[in-house]
Amino acid sequence: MPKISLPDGSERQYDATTSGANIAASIGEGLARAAVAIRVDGDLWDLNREISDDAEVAIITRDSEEGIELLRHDAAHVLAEAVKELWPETQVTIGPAIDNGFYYDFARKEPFTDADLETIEKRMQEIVDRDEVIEREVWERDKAAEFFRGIGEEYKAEIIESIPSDEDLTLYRQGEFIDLCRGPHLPSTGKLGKAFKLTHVSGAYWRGDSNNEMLQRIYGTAWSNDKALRKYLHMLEEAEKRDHRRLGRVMDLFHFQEEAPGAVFWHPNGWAIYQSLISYMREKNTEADYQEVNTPEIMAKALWEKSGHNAAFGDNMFTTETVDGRVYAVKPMNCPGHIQVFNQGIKSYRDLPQRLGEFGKCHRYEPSGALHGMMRVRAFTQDDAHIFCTPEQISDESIAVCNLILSIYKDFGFDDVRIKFADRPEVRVGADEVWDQAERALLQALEASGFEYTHNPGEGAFYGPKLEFVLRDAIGRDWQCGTLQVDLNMPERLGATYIGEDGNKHVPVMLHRAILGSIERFMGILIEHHAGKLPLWLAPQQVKVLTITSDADDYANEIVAELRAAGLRADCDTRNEKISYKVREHSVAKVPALFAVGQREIENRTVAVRRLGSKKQQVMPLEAAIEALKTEVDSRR
RNA sequence: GCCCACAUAGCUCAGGGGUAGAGCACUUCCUUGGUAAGGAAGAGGUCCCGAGUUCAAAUCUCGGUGUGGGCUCCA
Repeated sequence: MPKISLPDGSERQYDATTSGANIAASIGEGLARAAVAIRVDGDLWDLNREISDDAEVAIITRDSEEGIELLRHDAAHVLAEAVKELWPETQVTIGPAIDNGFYYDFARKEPFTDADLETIEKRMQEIVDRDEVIEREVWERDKAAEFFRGIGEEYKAEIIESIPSDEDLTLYRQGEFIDLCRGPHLPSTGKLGKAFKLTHVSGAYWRGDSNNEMLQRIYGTAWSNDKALRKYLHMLEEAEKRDHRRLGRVMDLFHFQEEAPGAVFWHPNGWAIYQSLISYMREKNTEADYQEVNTPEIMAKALWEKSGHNAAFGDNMFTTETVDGRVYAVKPMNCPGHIQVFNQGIKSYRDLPQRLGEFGKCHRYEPSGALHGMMRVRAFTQDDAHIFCTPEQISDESIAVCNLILSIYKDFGFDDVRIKFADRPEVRVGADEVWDQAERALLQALEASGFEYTHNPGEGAFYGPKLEFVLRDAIGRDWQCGTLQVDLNMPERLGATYIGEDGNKHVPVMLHRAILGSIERFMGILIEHHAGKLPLWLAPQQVKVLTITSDADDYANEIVAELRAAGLRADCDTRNEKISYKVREHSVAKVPALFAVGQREIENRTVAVRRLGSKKQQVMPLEAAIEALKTEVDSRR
């Protein structure tokens, strides 16, 4: 005779054992329809699982976050059932719900084709129409393992055998298909509905290990209703439109070509943005008391052996051998170079902290499959800096770096920034005591700063723990850009010392920091964040002066000269084309400000200003229009 | 690096064992037009590279390179 307490505080008494389905039905028909599972004393249960004791119960509906996750998980099972029906020799492995959808990994010799995806999707819909009952069964581990091995499901058997032998486990059966699963699941396949779509196939390593065999992963998206599905598909289309690789072409910013995979060919427009970013960062660095240096891109390999880079990731370094047999490496980082600068002359504790910054071009031989437009390249520019300081200065310097990073992100329109603390990785240099010390120092600084953070275990740099600054863009994607690392290893390896107050030599602490990370990547993020509509101060072409008739050519040239004198990047378009044609063309190219000039503007010495994204224009006196733009650029809005 | 797919005009793409196609862009001409595509004509290609099969390969096969979607990686 269970007494059921509901989230609204009400209680219901049931005569015999009951179930989530009963409870939902007793509350209302609509709820019964929308219910997909229940939460019983904190655990998720199937709707039809018997409740025999008093419990706190909450109904999970298909529109709730947990409900949708459940639908996605069920979609994965229906996908596996469909594949097994179509190609029984295929082995199933795992299939979880993920953001926006689900996937399932299969082991099968023949690759799945796009046509197969359509066939599978149709079969999935049939399975939904069949409305098969989904039943939960409790099995002993060994029996379950034996069962799956018996039906040729080696991968399933392997997963089950990795579960402790004294633990019972649950299997879920729907139609002819049975799968290992913790659950919960829908009561029947019909409840899934048809707001799902298979999207693509890809490879994935068994158990995520690149030493293992490659499985075939089928991805899909699933939602609680058709409207949500359509909305998501539309969002994907929109995201594609803001792809920096497409916009890079439309805006004529850069290109890549086969001869230089992962290296950018900058066009004048793209280089203008690059230069704007550099000069902005230069200004910020100067304000924060950094000094700019520049160090060689190619240095003897021996130096990289000494620094530990060669051992830790020599595979990712470009090397070169000269005719006289000397081996050099192209720098993958700037730190060893900065230590060489620090090492010149004798440093006193009075010289610390010394903050050396460099816009250093680094090369890393990234795996070919990792390259992705400007987001992941082999040749990139870091806005790098190294702070040489005493142990006592770590905290203040770290806090200053955090504040600097956050203020800069704000200037670029990124307000949603997360900080992660990443500690020692498996492959590393230096003694554990040194790591203890470095991790403690960084964590203390982080605590002192008062910023919220999360822990990212084992993700530190090979020479020290780090803070990762992750920003969220306009369409909700996260990008790790900035980093702050405490390094108690490399200065010693490369012989950096200073004379302390006690007259003895000491090894300085080195803080590594980058704010934008890589200029290339940051620009890619900016382009996608703004969908190409960069703020005026970053736009490569800030103003286009468009003539309406050729009578206005002289006036247009005069305006361009004045705009340029005011420090704005401006050009004119005096082509023999209609004004609407010119407006369209420059709007497509994302020029933020268009000045149209014709007879009326000549007579009144005005311009008709049209801003990107607006359909209206405003006629203004020329000088006022220039002044307004100048103010906007200066304020970096 | 691994799995799958793709590579044809500047761009987006269609086609396909036997003279290479469209739209946009480009050039020239007409048009001087008031805010997202005015009209006409023209030019433009080693169909990614290499080998093989074939009387004949852009097309089929194999190898390579690059790109895309993922996986692994991202110090």
